[in-house]
Amino acid sequence: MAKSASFPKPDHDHSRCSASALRKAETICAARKVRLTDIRRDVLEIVWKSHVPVGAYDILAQLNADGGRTAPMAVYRALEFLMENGLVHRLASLNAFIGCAHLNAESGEGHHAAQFLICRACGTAAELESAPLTRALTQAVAERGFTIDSQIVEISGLCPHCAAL
Amino acid sequence: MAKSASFPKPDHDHSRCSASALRKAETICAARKVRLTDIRRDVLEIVWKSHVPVGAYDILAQLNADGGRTAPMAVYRALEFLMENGLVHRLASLNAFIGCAHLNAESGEGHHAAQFLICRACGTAAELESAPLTRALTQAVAERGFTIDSQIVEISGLCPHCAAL
DNA sequence: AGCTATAGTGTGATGTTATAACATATACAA
DNA sequence: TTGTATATGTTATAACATCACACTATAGCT
Repeated sequence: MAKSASFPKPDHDHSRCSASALRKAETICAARKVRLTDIRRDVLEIVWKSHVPVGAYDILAQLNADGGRTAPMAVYRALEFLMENGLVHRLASLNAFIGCAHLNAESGEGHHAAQFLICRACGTAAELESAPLTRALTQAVAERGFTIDSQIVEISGLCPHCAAL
Repeated sequence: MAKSASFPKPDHDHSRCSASALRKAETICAARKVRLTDIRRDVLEIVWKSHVPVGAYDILAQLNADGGRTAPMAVYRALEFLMENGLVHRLASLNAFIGCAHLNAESGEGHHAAQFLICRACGTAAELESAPLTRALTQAVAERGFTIDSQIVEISGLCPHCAAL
């Protein structure tokens, strides 16, 4: 079992996060028999350049930094694919996207419920996986006779590192 | 104490909801010494026409239904005012707005934390006020050394009435 | 009443995010 | 190789939101 990840440290070796995520993505796509094409991989790499959520048009600009002519549609299609396959999440409060931190090559599941902490100072977003929170949420909803399809939980504030400054 | 409101019934007498909300809004604005101007009241009325969240440009269209020339900016300004004063909420997952169901004329507070249930079938959104959920959330966040500014909780699914069909 | 500071609104342009619709290309299996 | 499903290219447009600056109304003061 992965223990609950702590908030990403400002000085961690991010190349490892990124490389690991890309590797797992390959594995997952192979297992699911879906194609991680060039454009999809490029978008995924850009998303994984940091733990700060990135907008679709930022991704687009990075793709086109060399003078390319990729259109918005291509980016949105790639993001849709990546979300379907649980490789990225969309943050509704920011209209931005972030790599999924809970990649699990074994599990056949695609997108999973996620909760996020978003630092207003450094912009970093961390995926939260709190069983008690999920339980409380599930229960509160069930009590009202409501059936869950999907959930959005996005908490904005100060991360431990920025708070310490 | 208000007990937890149930999901709005499809056949309830909505004119009462609406009228009550408008009355409370008057009271709250008077208490806070802020001005519920014509345009702000008009927007609030439109928002309260139902329990289905409404987009800014829908509001605009309704304002201009008689041939008016109100601009988007005016609507966004009114919505900003109404949100600051806790009279409406914004649903990030829908880019839409809904009247606040927890108006409390006594409390001097403005916007408060809210959680929403959104029915994918009828579109109705209900404000949830679950103490256990809030506790679980606060605790999960605190454990990670994160300080909350604001939170978004939006749960999409089927409401009891639509599920029964 | 007249003055003034502040709050509110009008207006036009523009920025940002996302999708529709249809054409073309590529991968893979039969 | 030929058919089919998947993926991408391309153009236009929809949907959501804000900036900047001018003008107006209101409340509080003298």
